[in-house]
Amino acid sequence: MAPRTKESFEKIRTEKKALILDAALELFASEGYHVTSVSKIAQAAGISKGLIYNYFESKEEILETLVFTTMEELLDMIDPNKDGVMTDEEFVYMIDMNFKWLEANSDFLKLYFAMMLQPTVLKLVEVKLMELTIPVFKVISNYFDSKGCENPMIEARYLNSLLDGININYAIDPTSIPLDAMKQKVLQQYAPYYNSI
Amino acid sequence: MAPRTKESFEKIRTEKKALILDAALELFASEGYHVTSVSKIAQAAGISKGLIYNYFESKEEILETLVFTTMEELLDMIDPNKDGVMTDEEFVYMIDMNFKWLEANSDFLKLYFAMMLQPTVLKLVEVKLMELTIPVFKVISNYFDSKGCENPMIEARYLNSLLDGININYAIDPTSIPLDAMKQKVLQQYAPYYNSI
Amino acid sequence: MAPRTKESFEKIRTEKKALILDAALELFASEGYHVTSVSKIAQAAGISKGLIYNYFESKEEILETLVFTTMEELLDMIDPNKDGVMTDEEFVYMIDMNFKWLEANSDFLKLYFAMMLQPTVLKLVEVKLMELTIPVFKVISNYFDSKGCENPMIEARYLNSLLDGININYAIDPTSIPLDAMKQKVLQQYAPYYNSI
Amino acid sequence: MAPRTKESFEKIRTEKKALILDAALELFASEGYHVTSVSKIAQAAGISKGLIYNYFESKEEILETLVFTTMEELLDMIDPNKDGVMTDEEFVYMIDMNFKWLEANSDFLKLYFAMMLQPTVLKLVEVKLMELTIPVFKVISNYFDSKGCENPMIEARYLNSLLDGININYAIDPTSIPLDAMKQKVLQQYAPYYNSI
DNA sequence: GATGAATGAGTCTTCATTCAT
DNA sequence: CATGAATGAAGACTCATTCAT
Repeated sequence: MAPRTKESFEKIRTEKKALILDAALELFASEGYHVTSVSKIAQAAGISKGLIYNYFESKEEILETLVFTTMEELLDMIDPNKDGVMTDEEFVYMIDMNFKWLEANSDFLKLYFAMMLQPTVLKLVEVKLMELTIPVFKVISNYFDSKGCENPMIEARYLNSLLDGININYAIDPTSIPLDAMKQKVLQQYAPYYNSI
Repeated sequence: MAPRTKESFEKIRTEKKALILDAALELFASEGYHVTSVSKIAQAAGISKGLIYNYFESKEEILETLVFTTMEELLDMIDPNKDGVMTDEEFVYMIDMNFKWLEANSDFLKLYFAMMLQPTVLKLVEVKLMELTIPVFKVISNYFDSKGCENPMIEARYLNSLLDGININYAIDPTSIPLDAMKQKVLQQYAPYYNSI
Repeated sequence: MAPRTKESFEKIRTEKKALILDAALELFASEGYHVTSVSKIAQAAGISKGLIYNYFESKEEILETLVFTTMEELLDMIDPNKDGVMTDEEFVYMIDMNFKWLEANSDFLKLYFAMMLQPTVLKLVEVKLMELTIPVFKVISNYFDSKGCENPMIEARYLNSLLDGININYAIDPTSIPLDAMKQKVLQQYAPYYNSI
Repeated sequence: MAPRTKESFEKIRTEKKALILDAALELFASEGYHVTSVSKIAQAAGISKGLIYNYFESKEEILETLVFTTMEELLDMIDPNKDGVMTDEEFVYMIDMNFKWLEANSDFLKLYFAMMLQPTVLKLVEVKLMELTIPVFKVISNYFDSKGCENPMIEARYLNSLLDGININYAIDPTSIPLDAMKQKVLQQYAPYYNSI
């Protein structure tokens, strides 16, 4: 019989890789990275343990792939046109997106915060995450600056903390916190800025 | 490392037990619960591995003791006289204490958030923590209610999220966030309440 | 690497089979049989892993084929006309050939000695090798006997050990031992025999 | 009860370590390093798998310990007073010892040659072995030099090869080669040197 | 109380081999 | 013929826990 085509193999790889990543994210988020064994991931993905290593070098590579892929996707949201400048619309959009994204990706957020809290475990991941985060603060801080805010970096940190706090509480227990009400309060609190004082 | 001294758990009569708890907290916070082996704790505490099991049933019991002991200490801070009522002074004191405590106990906070994020791992701990937390929200919510706030529970959640966000960012990287400036901003944001609108 | 070219196993009809054997020999010799994975062989041979199993039943069969093919080739050298009798010319020729062959096949020698040293691993191979070796000793021993040597079998073992010693040292590190000088010394040591005392 | 004394623990460690090394040497020699699993070593030593790691960092460390310990012991034999000079008595003694040692340590020799043949596998070990070997050649070469030998290094290599050849054949199959006869032949061959030509 | 040797279940990872295409 | 995805058994190593002393 004719061997499978290159594309056929490629398709299998892409699909199976996604399968593994999905299973891994759910398990990492709910049970924790260290408690999740590769066997469990394989089982959840409905494949054999060995096959995992056909797609990833190691358990850690699964984690890295998971984190970096999602982070980049996430950063696109903050500064869509990547010009380092944030308009009023983009500011409101960012807050809006934070809440939209939160609902769809609470699994990822759990994993993200868990990782940030234990840097020793995953040094490499942490460093790269820091690098990805810095420009975000820049953009937001620039925005506050342009609005005449006295201490824009502090304001950016404050907003970031507020959102992180809401996010983490939602990640911990989605039923504990009413997202819509929270969003309204955040928008209202920052209205003076985007309504151009 | 946090300025928690070797006398932290002095209320725990046995000196050895305090030694173990101190060592465990530092390691759990910096490396993570699962990555920290009992041997490492013993080594850090300057005792033998076997001795740990004279004082604790298991590694998990160390964690539980750590968490519950500290949580109770913490809750005392929120509502000192346990009357379920919060005065303006107590409200400002609570915010003040949050920051004071944060500086001294970032190790514990790391551990606390890490645990809350992965409930499956430590079901028992989580349930008890929830129980401890509920009354706090009640007290704060009551306070906002007494001030004529329309949706006091939402306001309590919002404040809690804000503080959690600051706390977690500080726990992750103490250099990234200026505590004093943050405290000023929080107090200023809630001034309308405790200055009796 | 040894100067064995890709055409080494040309007597093996299938070209692919020769490709596999060449790759396997080089890898087995340099890395060791157990450390060499079938994937690595396939990669070195420029074919797919699965295809190897079209030509060989197992990894072990590759090794066996490698060894037996080469050993037979080698034995032809010792007693070319297979009459069990060795002339003075054939004796000198044998020593000469040992050195010639050594230079071209140090890869094989590494593998050969490695296998002889760990009989349990490859019982089957060992037995067959022994069978192949015995007649060689006979022929050489007969030669010494015909020269009036008192203890011809001892003499044969001695010569064999000497050559093995040179061979193995060359196989281990070709730069460590000057083959020409060694050959001269061997020939000189045995000159009394072939110069008919 | 009083805890065991320091000496008591020390004794246990020494004994158990020797137990493991003995079991490992026998298995490494007969089956090969890679084929010998840590479980098998533990089983042969009559202890649990895990305990092995209480005494050695890794399987490789067992091998290294085995090799270096024995090699140093061995080198003492060559140049007992470590003055780099070899007398006639020491020369004869060295040959004598080679054969004595051979009988008692054929297991080690198997392992030694097997390792030398596959340098890639155990780079570290190989390098150190080379270092240990060089001075030996120096001493022997000096000896031949002092005897007026034209090319002492060649002579040293030749003798070394001869002994290696005998050793390896004995290691492969002790019944195949009569040690006494071999020793007599070696001594006789080199008699002109130590009988002061 | 105190020590650390000892256990064994569990973890990540590798690899010979099979098989659908 | 050829390919490489897929499997599963096996291997090195870790670690919570037990226990003799």
